[in-house]
Amino acid sequence: MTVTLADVAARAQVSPATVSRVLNGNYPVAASTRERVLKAVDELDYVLNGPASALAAATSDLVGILVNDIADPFFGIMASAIQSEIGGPGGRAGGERLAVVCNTGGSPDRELTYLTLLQRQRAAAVVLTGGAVEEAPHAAAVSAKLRKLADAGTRVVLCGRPPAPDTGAIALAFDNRGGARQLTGHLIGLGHRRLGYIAGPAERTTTRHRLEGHREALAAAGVEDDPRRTVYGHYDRRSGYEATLELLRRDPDLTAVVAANDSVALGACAALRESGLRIPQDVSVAGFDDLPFSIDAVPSLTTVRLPLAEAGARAGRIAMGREEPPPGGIATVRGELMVRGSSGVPRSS
Amino acid sequence: MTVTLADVAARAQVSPATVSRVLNGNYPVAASTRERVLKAVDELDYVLNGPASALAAATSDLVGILVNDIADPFFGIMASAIQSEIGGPGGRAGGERLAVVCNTGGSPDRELTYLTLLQRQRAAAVVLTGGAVEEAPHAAAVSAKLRKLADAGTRVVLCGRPPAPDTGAIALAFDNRGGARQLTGHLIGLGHRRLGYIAGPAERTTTRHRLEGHREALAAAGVEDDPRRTVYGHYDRRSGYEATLELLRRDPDLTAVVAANDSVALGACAALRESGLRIPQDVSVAGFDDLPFSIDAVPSLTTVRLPLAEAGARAGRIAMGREEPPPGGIATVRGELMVRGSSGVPRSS
DNA sequence: AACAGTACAGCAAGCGCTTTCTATACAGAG
DNA sequence: CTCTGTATAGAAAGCGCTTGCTGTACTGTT
Repeated sequence: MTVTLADVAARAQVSPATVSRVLNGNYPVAASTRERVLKAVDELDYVLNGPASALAAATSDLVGILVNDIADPFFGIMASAIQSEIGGPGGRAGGERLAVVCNTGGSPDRELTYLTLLQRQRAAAVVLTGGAVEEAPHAAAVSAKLRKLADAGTRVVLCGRPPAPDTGAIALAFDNRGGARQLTGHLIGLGHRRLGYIAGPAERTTTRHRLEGHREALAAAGVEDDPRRTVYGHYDRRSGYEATLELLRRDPDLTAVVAANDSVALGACAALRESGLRIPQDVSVAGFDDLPFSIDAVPSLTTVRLPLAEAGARAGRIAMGREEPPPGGIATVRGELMVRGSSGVPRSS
Repeated sequence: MTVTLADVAARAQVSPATVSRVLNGNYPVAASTRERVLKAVDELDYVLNGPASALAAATSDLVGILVNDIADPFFGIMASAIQSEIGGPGGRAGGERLAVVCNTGGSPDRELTYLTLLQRQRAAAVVLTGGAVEEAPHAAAVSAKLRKLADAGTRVVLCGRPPAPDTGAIALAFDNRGGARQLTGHLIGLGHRRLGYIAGPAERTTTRHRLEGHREALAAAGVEDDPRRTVYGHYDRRSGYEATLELLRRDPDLTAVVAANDSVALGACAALRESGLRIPQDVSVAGFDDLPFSIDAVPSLTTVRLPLAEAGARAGRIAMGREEPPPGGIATVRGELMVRGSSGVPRSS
């Protein structure tokens, strides 16, 4: 039924070993022989059996990419960039590798399960994107898993995620804290003193770092940090909408809303508009990430641009061993403050 | 170094066969034995070798998902929905399968290459999303590939893509033509007679169908279809921006711009605004797809909502054999016209 | 008490490929 | 003309798992 290496060998009048060598191109084969083999491959429409190769060679051409939510462009952009570098068809590399994108939904359990599945597939590399969950038992379990993967020869890269010490994983961390500091600093510089903050889920590193940066900026300017001005939610539009309503309820005189990310900021904008508040005349809004749609918001969103595609591409290259890992295995990727129409001076109070 | 089935067997004092059976749970094993095996597995931290299983059992737990661009939410949403149904961790199904997401970038060559790669991995199923390329040689090559995959037992599902006759592939096609007809019909009903159309790449089925629907609506209303009012581009914001400028150049009195999709529409909005035109007072704008950000545009976008998540989920279930394929292997998924703020009556001319 | 039936467990033969080691052939060196 | 070196091809031993078939020990029947 299915044609195997042996069939090709028979047709080309050579041994299976030779066919294998022609296909893998890592052993001298006479040009005439190679041609004969290739012809047979073509005629029989032969397709290598991946699992068999992987078993025999003890390697696989699968690369795992873990994301929280592939429907979110934040992850989509990184995944796309990683993919383009791991040398799938059209990629730079010779070897063609397949990207296994795993949607963890932010659940630590699923993250772990996917890691095991990838380990089972003997993945060549694994890239973890997005913030980590900061619950001790899970962090430890993930670290142990990463360590094991690394020991088994799988290259592990963290993209936009803080370093995991002693795991052998390379980390490309986003400077969330610094970005947030700049962003809130910008608002304070404009004159804002009553800023609401919409944070992400409490247990995420990303959430904590951005919030810390925000608070650092407040502290640096001597602005009181009323805990009632911070609301936790999720990284989605809906959260932004609801949290903004809540913030407004708590303090109707808010002059600015700083959101955990751009989607949240968009939700905030919607809530403000529906409350009859103008942006930025009545309330300024700021996001984070600078996703493509942020510039199309009206007014366009002041935010912190994270070089998602660049970081993803770099992570991909490192995962493929095509780029030197940063010294110490850790690099910080900075964001850039993008001042746009959604932030302005506060209304005179 | 790496622990194998045999190691586990030795430690549990059973044969490798028994360990395999415990792990696969498809053969009666005494409870006490099972427990002993599981304990050994745990103690040795054993992880099954995927390629070896796949080879021996001649099946794999990989599912391929082909998308044009995973960074685009249009595909991200479908991919996410498919994924959630193919029974990865947390999914409904027992077997845990990995989704291989392949970014074709819209290139037929890469599509073909990826299909071969998936065939090589003996993927359990393959879901192709997005419009197909309509170039005869490629369409034939893809069809042949799909046929071969299906013959080899891989379930093939087309999601948001027209049927591929005689390939054994199940198709869930979007009613792009009907949606476009409704959309343009809505604009005509509002009184528009000078509508610009920004199409996608000419060779895509999606592009053609949407354009045909648009023209059908024009014809039905007896509105002249000036070919100069159609500009081709890509499915991205930038294309929308440039095409709109071009349309305006060709006919400054345009009262409406119909875009190939929402991203294009956003670009169109930006171009109109920069040209000093108000939406919808001066020019109405319409998109397609109803991606999440469309509602946050100002004014929010009139568009055709495509049930991306639902279609993806269904495709996923069919791919897993968990849902009956539609009769004839073909189903049409309709869109829903969403009338929002970006469309209004034309300025009196 | 002998027999069929049932429930487990093990043996061993692959699954289709890679790769080490070995064999052969010929070219040039001495 | 023999000897060594180089280039290329083949033989065969696995890689780690699954599964059909073959036991073996019971349980329950008549």
